[in-house]
Amino acid sequence: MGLDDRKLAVLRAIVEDYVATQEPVGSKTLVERHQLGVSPATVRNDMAVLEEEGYIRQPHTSAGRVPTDRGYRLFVDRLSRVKPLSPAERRAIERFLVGAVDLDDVVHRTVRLLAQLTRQVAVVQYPSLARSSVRHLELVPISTTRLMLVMIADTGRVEQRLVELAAPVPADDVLDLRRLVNEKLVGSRLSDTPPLVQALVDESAPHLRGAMTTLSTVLLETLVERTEERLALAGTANLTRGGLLDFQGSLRPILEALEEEVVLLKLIGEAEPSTTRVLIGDENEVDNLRAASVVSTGYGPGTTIVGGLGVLGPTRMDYPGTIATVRAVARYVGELLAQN
Amino acid sequence: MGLDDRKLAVLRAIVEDYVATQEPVGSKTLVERHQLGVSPATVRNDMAVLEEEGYIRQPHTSAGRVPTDRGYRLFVDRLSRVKPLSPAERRAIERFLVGAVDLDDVVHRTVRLLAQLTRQVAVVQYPSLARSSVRHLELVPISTTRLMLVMIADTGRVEQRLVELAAPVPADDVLDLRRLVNEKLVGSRLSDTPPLVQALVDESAPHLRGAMTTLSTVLLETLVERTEERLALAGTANLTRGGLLDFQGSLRPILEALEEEVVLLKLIGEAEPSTTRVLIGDENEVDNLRAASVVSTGYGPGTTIVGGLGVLGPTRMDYPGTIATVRAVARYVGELLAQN
DNA sequence: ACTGGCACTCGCTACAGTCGAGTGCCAGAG
DNA sequence: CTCTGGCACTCGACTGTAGCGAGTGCCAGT
Repeated sequence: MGLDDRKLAVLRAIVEDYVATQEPVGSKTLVERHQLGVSPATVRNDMAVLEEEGYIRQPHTSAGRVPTDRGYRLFVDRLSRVKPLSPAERRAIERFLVGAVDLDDVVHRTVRLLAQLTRQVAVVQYPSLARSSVRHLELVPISTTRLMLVMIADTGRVEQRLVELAAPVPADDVLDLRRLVNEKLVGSRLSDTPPLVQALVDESAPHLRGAMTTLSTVLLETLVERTEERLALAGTANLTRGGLLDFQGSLRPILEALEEEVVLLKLIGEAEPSTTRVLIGDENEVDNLRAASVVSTGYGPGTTIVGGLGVLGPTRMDYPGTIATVRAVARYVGELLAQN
Repeated sequence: MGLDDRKLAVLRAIVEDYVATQEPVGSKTLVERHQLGVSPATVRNDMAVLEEEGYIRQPHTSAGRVPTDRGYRLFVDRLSRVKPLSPAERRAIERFLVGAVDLDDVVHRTVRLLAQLTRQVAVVQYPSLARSSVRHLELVPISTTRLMLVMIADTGRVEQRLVELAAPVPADDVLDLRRLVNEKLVGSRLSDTPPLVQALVDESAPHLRGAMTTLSTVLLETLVERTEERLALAGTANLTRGGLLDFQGSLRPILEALEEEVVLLKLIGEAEPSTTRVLIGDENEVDNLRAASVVSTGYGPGTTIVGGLGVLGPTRMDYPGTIATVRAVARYVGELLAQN
């Protein structure tokens, strides 16, 4: 029941043709377009086997074949050749990313770039707080009982949070608090901070104890528990590409899923180092995205991963090209971050 | 050629019916559903006049009537009665907005709330920098030649920017710089800062002059020129409501327009105090949004306006309800901001 | 000024017929 | 055993026709 080389070649041809033309592909057109060296009838037999094995299917009895999710999977795993980026794309990437002034700027440029290059919906996760470490903490007095806590992470992310104090705290004490939290926390990974924060409270002088306790609560909430991961999105208009044929006619579920940040983070954020993950149709746990595929990877300075990025499109997508682009963009962004 | 009361009543009935049913409305159904006190034939005559005047039109010869943009305009201006919010809506608003912890949080909650209540696409502009004043400026040394400039505005917005110095600056000097910019700039409107920033450079001690010059450039860029207005978006999935009938079958242009922040800011951000602006279809200058309507208003603590918010939907929308909701949400957000 | 009546328009649906791409199968050749 | 050419068959897409019905415009009458 194994698939010989020719059957695999047929599957590859079907996937490539279908992705290109968006139409079910028949045996005759297939032999015309690719040099398979055999007759349509032979191809038909191969197709029958491929269909039996669940790699392709017929939309209707008298129509051509269309790859199934399983077919795409096989294609991605074993049949697709890596498509090198065109020089034009390389140039586009570089041009797009130089001149970024700011982490926000980097993320926005990246997501737009990805959307533009892949002509799909792009998602970029901001560098994860959990994977960052503290570069600096700042306490800015807003009023006598209010402080603005600003945290700057080594990834360039800046988070702020209002701290509502129970009692007024004199300016000098604020300076002390500031010095203390910085001494203790700077340089440590955010995920490692909870014990440190606790120690801070325990060790602080009595007159600071109250303020420090409130502060520590906010610190823990902001930096650890509600470690709110942010992300940027672009290219939703690309969903309408290919008419309404993709996504079985309704963008509804897709758009809904795209608004659920949690869902997206799950898709994009679970990246393993240097792996590109491809989720095809059904493999996706999210019901709303059963008709979509996601190509994602991690990025970060050097070999560490601080966040994920990727694209989402119809299962009928150009996997080799998309994978290449996603990887390339992730690499460039990593380099950019490393420069900071 | 004036429209007497009955003709206006007919127009109102047409708009209300069409908005509710989404189908062209004919003379017979109209008299059945509304108590107009006249026969269908009479209504037909009135309709003919309304059509001649451009308030309604027939999709095809033998179909019912549909309001034109002009018809909606008249309806909004003169015919619609303000629809009071339901208690449920009131409660939803309050429940949604309490517990916001952060400006980001407020904006996100607001935009989701608006999308949910109006069942349309919601847009909320972050408090405009140009309309804010400086509450505090912070300089955080990142390396010997790099500073992170953090600005906190009175609206709660926090902006940061990397400052790349030409030469290393000792820690003491950073403190001096920090003190100087705060003394000079805190409390002033961002739009008024340019001369102040210039003065800062002129007045600074020689050994600070170089650093201050670079700093001032970044300040001007960040706070004035590239006064990057941000916004939040939600409810794009609502565009698919009403099948593909709205927006003449293609979401493409709408989605494209929604990705152009500049475009949205133009729509939402030009709010006059306490006015609710309604742009219907063609009245919109953006080509991509010719099939859409926008209801927007300004918000801010007290009577000042610091930003805009609104919703975007098909021209066939429930204007009275939408207007009421948009207004109510804006008012609540204003109150929330005033508490800070 | 309003109404009832009437002829007319035209989109929608259903139905029948044709076309053609594509299939499965089979017998024969290599 | 594998491949090929041939052939009958299927079935969706498209076309044309016909009937239906909602809705209109107009006109004559009250």
